[in-house]
Amino acid sequence: MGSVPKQPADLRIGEVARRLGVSTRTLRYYEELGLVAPSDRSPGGSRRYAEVDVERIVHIRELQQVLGFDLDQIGQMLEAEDRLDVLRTEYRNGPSAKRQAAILQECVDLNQRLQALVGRKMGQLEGMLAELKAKARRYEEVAAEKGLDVHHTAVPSR
Amino acid sequence: MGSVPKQPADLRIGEVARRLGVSTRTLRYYEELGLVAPSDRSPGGSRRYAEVDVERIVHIRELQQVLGFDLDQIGQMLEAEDRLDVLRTEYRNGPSAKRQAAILQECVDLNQRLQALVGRKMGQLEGMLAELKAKARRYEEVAAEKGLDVHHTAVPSR
DNA sequence: TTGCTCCTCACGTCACGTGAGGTGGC
DNA sequence: TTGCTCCTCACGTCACGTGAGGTGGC
Repeated sequence: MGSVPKQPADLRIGEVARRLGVSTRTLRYYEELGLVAPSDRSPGGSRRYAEVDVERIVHIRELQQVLGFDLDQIGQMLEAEDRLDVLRTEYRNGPSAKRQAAILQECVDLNQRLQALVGRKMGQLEGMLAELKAKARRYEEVAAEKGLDVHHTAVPSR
Repeated sequence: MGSVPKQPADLRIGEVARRLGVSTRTLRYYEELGLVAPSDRSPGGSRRYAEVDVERIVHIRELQQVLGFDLDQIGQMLEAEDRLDVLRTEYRNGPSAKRQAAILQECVDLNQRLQALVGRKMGQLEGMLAELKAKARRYEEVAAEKGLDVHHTAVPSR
């Protein structure tokens, strides 16, 4: 009762790496830094990842690649989120209400900072897109002026 | 006649670094790699940047930080764009029409790849924003459930 | 002249890449 | 048993950070 159904931890490191487009070295490095460890190990010592582990790695990658945080900052974010997860499930013997509020506040603040950052990044991308389209128009002009014709491959909308 | 009005190159490296939020080391490193050199030097040997140089650095930073290219790839992109700039201004003794078309085609292709990449990145950011908002709602729930109240600072829209 | 900024090495660091040499598991 | 994948060092690399020691310019 109250126990979460355990996911099987049967994914090997190479499989996870391929799925996420990262190297096995990267996954071992994240583990070395304490960011994600596989949920299990085989008797022989090789890593066995569960889906939750994979999701955590995806999360790390998003924070790193899309938002540009370094691994130290990401570690701190994960810690805050982990503390909240503990808080959410731990009803008896939990921390004091004051401590709970502090943890929750930390997560809310983090969430708001991230939302603001994502908003700024989107603005930057919109600016770049506008620039690129302006350049594309200028390329057309040069082509017309020189009497050259260039081949336009369809630009995929996503 | 036909000469572009020369911009003054009077910005010192520290000033440029402060304006762009990079280190002077970064600017010297980009120069070492051949990505941007200051338009001029003082008699004593210290770097003097012009506005065009600053714009080029901004461009490099966007490609690197927003789109995630490494400096080698960025160097290749800048080369393609530089060749087009030469093509655009060089009317006599210019390359053959065939060569011109090839250069222009290269730039058009690059532009289209970049537009596609920006589109994908924007999609990723939208996904992250949706996730963050979902999380924020769950934080609200936990707060309500635990009878805690958290402080919401206004999230700046940009 | 004083103080700040600039200069060039050059070693350190972060986030991995890339083998070396050996053991594990369907 | 064979082949592929995994393991742990450990050195290399990219994009800078960070002084060391010295010269430049309003």
